[in-house]
Amino acid sequence: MRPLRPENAVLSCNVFVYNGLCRWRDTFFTRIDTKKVSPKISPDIWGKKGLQTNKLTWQAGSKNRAGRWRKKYNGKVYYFNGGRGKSDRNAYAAAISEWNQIKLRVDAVLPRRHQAEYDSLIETWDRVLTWSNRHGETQMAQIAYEKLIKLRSALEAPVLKSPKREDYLESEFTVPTIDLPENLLEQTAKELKTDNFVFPSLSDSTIESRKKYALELDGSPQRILREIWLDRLDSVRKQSVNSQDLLSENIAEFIKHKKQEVDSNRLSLFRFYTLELHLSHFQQTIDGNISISEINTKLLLKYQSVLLENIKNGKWSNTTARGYLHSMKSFVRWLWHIEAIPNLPRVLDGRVDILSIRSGPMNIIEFTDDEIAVLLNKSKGRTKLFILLMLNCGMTQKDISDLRKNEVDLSAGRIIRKRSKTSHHEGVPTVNYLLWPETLKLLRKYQNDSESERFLLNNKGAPLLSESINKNQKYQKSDNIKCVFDRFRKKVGINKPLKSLKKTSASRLRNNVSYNSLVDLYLGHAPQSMSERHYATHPQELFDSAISWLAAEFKLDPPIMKTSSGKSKL
DNA sequence: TTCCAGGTTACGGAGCTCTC
DNA sequence: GAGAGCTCCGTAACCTGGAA
Repeated sequence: MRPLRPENAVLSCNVFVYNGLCRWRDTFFTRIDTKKVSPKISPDIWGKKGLQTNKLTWQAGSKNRAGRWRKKYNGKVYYFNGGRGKSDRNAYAAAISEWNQIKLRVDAVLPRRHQAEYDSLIETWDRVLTWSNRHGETQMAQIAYEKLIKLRSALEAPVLKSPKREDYLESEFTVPTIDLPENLLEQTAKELKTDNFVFPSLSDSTIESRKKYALELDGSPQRILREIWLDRLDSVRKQSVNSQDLLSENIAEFIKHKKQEVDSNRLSLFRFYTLELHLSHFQQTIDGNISISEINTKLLLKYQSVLLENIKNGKWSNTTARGYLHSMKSFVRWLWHIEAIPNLPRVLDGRVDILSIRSGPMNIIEFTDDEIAVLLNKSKGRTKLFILLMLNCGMTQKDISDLRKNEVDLSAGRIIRKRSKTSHHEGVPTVNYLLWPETLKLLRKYQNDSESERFLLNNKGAPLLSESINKNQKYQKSDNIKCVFDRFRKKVGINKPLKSLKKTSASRLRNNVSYNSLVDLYLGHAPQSMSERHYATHPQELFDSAISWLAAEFKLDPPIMKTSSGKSKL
C-alpha cells in the first residue's frame, strides 16, 4: 500500500502513517474542545482593589433611616452600622472589623473558586516531581518544579484565577493546534476514493465519540508518552511511604528541634527562620514525599546542581547558594546523628570537596572624602549621631541599638564594649574607644533617661533595632537606623550602604603604616595570629592616637586625651 | 594556613500604611 | 491622590571556631 498523503493536509496538519493505517492526531478534536471549554479567567466579583483593601461602600440614608456601610460578597449583601454618618471614622472602623470577621467565616465555609482544580494540579505535578527525581529525569523534574512554584504562588493571590491550559500535565504532550480547512474531511475522503479507500463517516458523531475514536486510533509519540506518564504517576501513588520516613515529616521534626533551641537561647530567631526557609526550598525542590531512605549522594548532588543553576542564571550569589547547601547538609547530618538514616552520604565526609559551593569575591565599598564631608555637614541630630558612632567606633546598627548605659563613660569620653554580633565568643576583645567631641556631645543629648538599660532608644521608647515572631508565626524585624539613614542619603544623593561607614574607617587605618595593626581591634574582631592571641596586650595609647588621627582624616575636631597623670593633651 | 560549618547582621526592593 | 514613611522578607556579606 502506498502512503496515504492528501497534499493539502500533509503540510498543515498531523496526518501520518502508523501500522499501515491513516491516523489523525487529536489536534482536530482538541480545537473543538478548546472552543467548548473556554480557559477564560472568571470575572472578579467585586473588583481587585475592593477585594484587596476590604473597603466598604457608603449607602446614604433616606427619610428617617440612617445611612449605613454596605458590602457585597459572593452575591450576598452585608450591611453595617453607619454611626453618625459617612465621616464617622469609629463607625467605619467597627464596620471594617465586623466585615473582616464575617469574611473569615464565609471564606472558611466556602471553598475558593478553582481551589479543587489547583489542588489536583499540584498533586499531579508533585507526583511528576517524585517520579522524575527517583528516576533521574532532570528535565521533567525542572518543569514540574517550576509548575509547582507557579501554582503555589497563584494560590496566594486574593482572587484565584482559572488555571491555564499549560498548567495541566497533558499540555506537555499536546501537539500545537493549527488551522485546518473547513471541508478537510470531505476533501480528503474525495481524494482517497481514487485509491478505493473507504473513509469512515463522522457526520453523526458527537464531540465525545470523536475524541474517543481519535484516542483509539492515535499512536502518536505524544500519545504514547502521555500514557507512559499516566502509568508512572499511578506507580508513584501506589508506593506509599511510612509517614515517619517522609522527608517532609523529618524536616518538620528538625525545625521543631531548632525551635526548642531558640526557646532556650541556644539559637537566634533569625537562624531558625533561615533554616526553615532553606529546608522548605530543599523539600520543594527534591519533593517532600520521598522517604529519607532515598537520601543519597546522587540526590544531594542533584540539589547542589539546582543551586548552581541559580548562580549561573544570576538569580543568586554564591553566598546565598552556599547558605542553602549548608542548611541542607546540616539537616542530613542531624538525620544521621539521631540514627534516622543508617549511613551518612559519602559526599558529607569532611575530607571530600564535592558537595560545596565557594563564596564569591568580596565587594568592598567605601565613602570618599567628599562624601564623608557631605554626610557630616548635612546631617544633624540622631542621624549625625548614628553616622559618627559608625565612623568613630566601627559600629553597626545592631551595636548602636544594643549599646548599654554601663558601656558608655561620658565623663571619660569613652565607649568600652564587645561587638554585639560576637560578644558571646571568648576570643573577641573588649574595645576601649575614645570618643570624638561631636560624638560625645550628641550622645549626651540623646541618651535615654528611662529605666531601660539601652543607652539609645527610638522616639517611641523602643529599641532602635528589633526582631520578633509575629502572631502569624512569621519572623519580622524593624531597623530605625537604616530607615533614618536611607531617607537622609536619598536627600543628599549618596547611594552607598550604611555599613560602608565602618569599612571606610577601617580602610583608613589599614592604609596607615603606624596604625594598620589595629584594624582588627578597631573592628572588634578576634585576633587571628597566635602571637596576637596569646602574647600581645591591647596598646591603648596607640589605639587612642589612631582614633584621634581618624577624626583629623574626616576633618573633625580631635578628642582631648588624658595622660596617665590625668593631664589633658591634644 | 586554609577551608568548612554554623552562625549573625546588613542591604534593598516591593508593597502597604499614613498623612496632608 | 500623591508622596513620605514603614514593614516585611529574601538575599548578601561577614564572622568565629575548629578540623585537617
